[in-house]
Amino acid sequence: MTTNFYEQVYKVVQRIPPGKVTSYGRIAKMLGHHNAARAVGYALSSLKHSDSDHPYTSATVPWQRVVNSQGRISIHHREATANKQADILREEGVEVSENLYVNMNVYLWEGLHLLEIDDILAGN
DNA sequence: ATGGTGACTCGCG
DNA sequence: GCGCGAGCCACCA
Repeated sequence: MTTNFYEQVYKVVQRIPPGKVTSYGRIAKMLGHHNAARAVGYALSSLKHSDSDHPYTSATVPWQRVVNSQGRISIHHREATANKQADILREEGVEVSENLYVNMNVYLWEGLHLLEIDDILAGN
């Protein structure tokens, strides 16, 4: 792959429509890295609030639409960030329970197929 | 080059 | 359903 993994993750996340969510593991699989879920999470955690030299920031990448495979918001060390994620999702119409769970049977974004992924990574 | 670090997952008790 | 342990991965120092 020519583009770096993080960039690929960001591009896929940007395809998640408002009101839907997906998991770290699913994104990894979409990119052909079936076991790179941790790396996906790491990619999102490294997003900056703003970065003049980088097109991908927490403002341009809907990071809040990614939860763990159980449908639960997966930020344990930063409670403030976790709650913010829940708030943003609710604004988008996604129901988030008090214990930070999202019903994946209702809000799961099925994602893309490898063919579409190639298209996106190639340009748009 | 090597080892540490997670916003992960799965499987087992 | 919950906690734990063990894989697994891209990054970075």
